[in-house]
Amino acid sequence: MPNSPQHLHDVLVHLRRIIRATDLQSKRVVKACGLTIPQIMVLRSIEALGDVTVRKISDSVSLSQATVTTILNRLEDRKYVERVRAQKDKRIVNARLTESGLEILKTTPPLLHEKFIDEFESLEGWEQTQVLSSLQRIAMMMDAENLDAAPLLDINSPDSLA
Amino acid sequence: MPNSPQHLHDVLVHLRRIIRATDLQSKRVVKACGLTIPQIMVLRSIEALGDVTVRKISDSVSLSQATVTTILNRLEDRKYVERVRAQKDKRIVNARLTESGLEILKTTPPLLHEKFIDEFESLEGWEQTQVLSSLQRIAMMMDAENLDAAPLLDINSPDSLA
DNA sequence: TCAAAAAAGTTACAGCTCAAAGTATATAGG
DNA sequence: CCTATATACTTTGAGCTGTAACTTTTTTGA
Repeated sequence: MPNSPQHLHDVLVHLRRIIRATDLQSKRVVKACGLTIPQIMVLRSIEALGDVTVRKISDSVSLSQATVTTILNRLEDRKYVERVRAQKDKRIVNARLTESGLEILKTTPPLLHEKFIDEFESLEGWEQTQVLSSLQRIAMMMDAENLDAAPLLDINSPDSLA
Repeated sequence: MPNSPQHLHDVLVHLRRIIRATDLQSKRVVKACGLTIPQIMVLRSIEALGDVTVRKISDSVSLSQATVTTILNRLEDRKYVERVRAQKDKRIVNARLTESGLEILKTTPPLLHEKFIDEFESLEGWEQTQVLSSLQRIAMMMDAENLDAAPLLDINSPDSLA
């Protein structure tokens, strides 16, 4: 007999801790290289996908279009990114890395901290797999509500951010 | 041979999705009852702990003291919470639920959406346990960096939020 | 052809989040 | 007693985040 209410409560508690830890890691990364994790993810996404629309970045990093716009604003202010309007369809804006953008990207540390990486790598293969699949399961269950509204995402879209 | 780099990347991707889903759920909850998830967590924490200091709330909900202060500001503006300065030690501020605070708390929906709850409860007991322990593992590994700096937290502090 | 609908982005707004600096109070050591 | 340190909290400043409303451009259908 699973004690679901208690387990659900615990799920929430752990999720909150994870979210907080992610945030703290982002502050640490800022100190190291001057960029936040979301900024780095956007830059990497542009690097991986080449000249790319805001929509595609937004899908690839799992952030709303509006959020990506504000992140791009900051990156453009700092000259790490250029926006180029497409000739063909003038609604479309393509983001492109500048030289400095490419440079700064080389200085960025791993997005998960060293201790995490060490610990994770010290796990047995099957343990890594188990942790990963649990995480995936949670992610899918949490996304359920949203996927309904927007059913058919492009499953083949490249996912090569972090 | 575990493929750690790939696994690490996947961990990050899933974490981002989870964080986003949490955010979206918070917006959904706002529409339902006018309070965000962090606000509800703070209210519940006060309900559970009685008159309670900002520091204790902050520990119990895994948010910084500064964040709790801003959340309390909003809750106080809306008369859900009162701040009472301690007689003995005037540095200390105790938060207390008002009548309306207690009322509104009764109207708050579950903090994880229905589909999540259904799906989670439909898992076998051992699966729930596995998911939970993976989550706990991730949370602990991600926290490692922070626990170092502030080693001795009060392990016995009540955890009865969400 | 041309108005209506759709699509891509941006803006406005409100809340969350933290570190660091600031304020007020309490405690400890000389 | 009185200064130095520590504690409890608040303020400040900056970035992240999403929804809803908006602009511009394209597509669709009568």
